[in-house]
Amino acid sequence: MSVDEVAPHRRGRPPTLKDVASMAGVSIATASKALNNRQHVGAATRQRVQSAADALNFSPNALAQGMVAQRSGTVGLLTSDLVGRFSMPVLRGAEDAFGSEKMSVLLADARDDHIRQQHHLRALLSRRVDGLIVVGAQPDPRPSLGQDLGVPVVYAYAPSDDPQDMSVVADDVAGGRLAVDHLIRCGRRTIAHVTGDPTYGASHDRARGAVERLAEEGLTLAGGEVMYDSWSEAWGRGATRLLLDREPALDAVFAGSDQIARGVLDALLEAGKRVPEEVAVIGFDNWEVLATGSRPPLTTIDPALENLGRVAALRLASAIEGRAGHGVESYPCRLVTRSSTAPLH
Amino acid sequence: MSVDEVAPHRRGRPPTLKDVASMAGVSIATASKALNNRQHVGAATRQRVQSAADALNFSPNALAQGMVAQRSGTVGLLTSDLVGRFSMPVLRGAEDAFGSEKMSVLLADARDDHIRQQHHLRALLSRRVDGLIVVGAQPDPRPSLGQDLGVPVVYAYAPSDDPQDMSVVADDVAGGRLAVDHLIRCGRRTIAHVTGDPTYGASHDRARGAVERLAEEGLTLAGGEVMYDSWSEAWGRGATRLLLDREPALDAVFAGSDQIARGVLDALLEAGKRVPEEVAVIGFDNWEVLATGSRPPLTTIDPALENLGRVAALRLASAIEGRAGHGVESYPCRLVTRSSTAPLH
DNA sequence: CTACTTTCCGAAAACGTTTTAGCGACGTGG
DNA sequence: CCACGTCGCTAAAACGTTTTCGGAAAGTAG
Repeated sequence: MSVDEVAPHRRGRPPTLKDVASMAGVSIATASKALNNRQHVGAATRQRVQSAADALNFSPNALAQGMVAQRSGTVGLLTSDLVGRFSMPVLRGAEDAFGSEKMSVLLADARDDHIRQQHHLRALLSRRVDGLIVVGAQPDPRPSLGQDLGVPVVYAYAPSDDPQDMSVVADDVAGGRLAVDHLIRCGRRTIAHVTGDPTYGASHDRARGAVERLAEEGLTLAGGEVMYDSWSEAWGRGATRLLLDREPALDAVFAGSDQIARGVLDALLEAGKRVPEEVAVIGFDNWEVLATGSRPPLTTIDPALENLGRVAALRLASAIEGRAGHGVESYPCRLVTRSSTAPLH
Repeated sequence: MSVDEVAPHRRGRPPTLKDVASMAGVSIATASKALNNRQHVGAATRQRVQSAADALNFSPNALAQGMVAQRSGTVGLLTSDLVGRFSMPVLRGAEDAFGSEKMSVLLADARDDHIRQQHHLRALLSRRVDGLIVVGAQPDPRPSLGQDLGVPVVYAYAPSDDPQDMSVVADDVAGGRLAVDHLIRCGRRTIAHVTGDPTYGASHDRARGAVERLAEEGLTLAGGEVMYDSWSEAWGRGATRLLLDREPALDAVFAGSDQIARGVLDALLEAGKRVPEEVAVIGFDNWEVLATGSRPPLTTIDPALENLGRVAALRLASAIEGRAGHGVESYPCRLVTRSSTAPLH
């Protein structure tokens, strides 16, 4: 095994293709072809290059590859709330749809601050991301970033207000319908809906789905109307007390969020109602820490955010390949059954 | 205003320095110096280049800059749980300590899967990150990534098991001490500690801090011992029922997490105890959705994770500049006072 | 022996930037 | 008029890849 002992490589820096090539006694071009399984390389040579690369623990410089390929193998993830419950699952779904091998995720948290967003946007574009996923903190439409960014953009969870853009969101109407459908299947007939901030479009969508499904049974909302206020446990408690006054026959509550549902449960228990025997409760979001810790554990609607992230990544990948889409795509929610609902004896 | 109308630039691609230069009628080198505020450029020329760059909306290709500077301006964030409550604040703190202008964050979620971690590690190194922040899902020590990665590494929240590495963590002992100190200042003397999984080092650290502070007052734990089990609301409820049997005089509970604290509150209320008048409750984590929604809102110990992220970023920046550190640095927790504790009338 | 493939390999250009070295022009002091 | 700086600018190298093109060597057919 005679080796020429060419200068191994500069101290402190990772080995380059040149190092591999000279160790294997071939040109850089040949080394490149060998490692990328291109043809026009002899089997023996290929093997020698491989060994050299392994010995040096060579890993190609993605920046250099990006230069010549004119794509960085990177997507930007622009989010409005990093601590929020909603961006994380999306992010996670996106991250593994891309498979980590070909694509990495560059994260930027804009915190709902417009100028910070512009800042981050410039930084991401400067890094020549191949595409952008924008995930909002609220399910409501948000201003478009515009079409002239030079890279494709997909909006997740919060759609863009420009129909020209591509957005993927959870189907809130179907989610509301699904919740009430489940309660009806449990034999409930006196169903109230306690939900959050009336300025959220999602509140109304969920309520609409709920009311539609009720109507199909010839029913209307217990309490007479949707109870809007805020996304808090406190409101869940307060609304429930009101309801118990107005509707002594109440046998189910659809809560617009798991937080509200927790409040509803609390107030029901306090009033001596048994859940789910007397009153069934269903939440929305499937926020694990809330839904599994409650007494009893909470049946809830899961907006399948991770799936949303996956789809967003897929759509973005397509757009990067040139097959751009547009419009808002809605994806179904999923019923997660725990113990706060059950058939009426 | 005579312009030469040189070929504007290749369609579809972002403008390059060459485009700016030819628009301003200077060489690439001059354009570079002008935009980077280097000397050896005339004032008028500099102005012309600036205008051209603005007109073209030029932003320098960070990949190319990275090639020549031998640093990518990117750090890798390797986390074990992306949905988890703990990595997010750290991430956020890190993200803004870096100022987004000079440094971007490349995200990788390993999900506690060793081979996935190796995968992501290779991807990050291939992208030539300038450094790595590793944030764990649990506060306990984790295996070191090793010293020979070629880039500096800082471990946050979960320290490395190799003292040669640099780790920044929350001071759990001081946190436990702080919790009990607050209860004592509220005049409580019969204080129990309900906490989670006994296999977590953090459980024991918090308990140790608590017991130490009690000892300074000549007190011991109500119930006789630390009550370990799991990080769940259900355990909080169960433990509280046990406690009320054993210690009718109980006037305070230090819960090892906010989830447990929620369970404690529930059980106390159910037993007819008034909080905080009869029994004070303090949690740990300051997990907003749990702590603010409870009845009453929960006083708790905030491990200041965002600060941890900031410090981690700072330490990493130092290490990148060549001033590497090592060892485990602990940072204090913060008391967040809400309504579940109050002075004994 | 010539002409022609086929097979394997290397030289060189290209990607977009920063930096080094050098080159004219111009002014200044002798 | 000459030596010498200084100033403003440009040419070219370098960073680490991939790819194109051409060339050498060897084999095959005439």
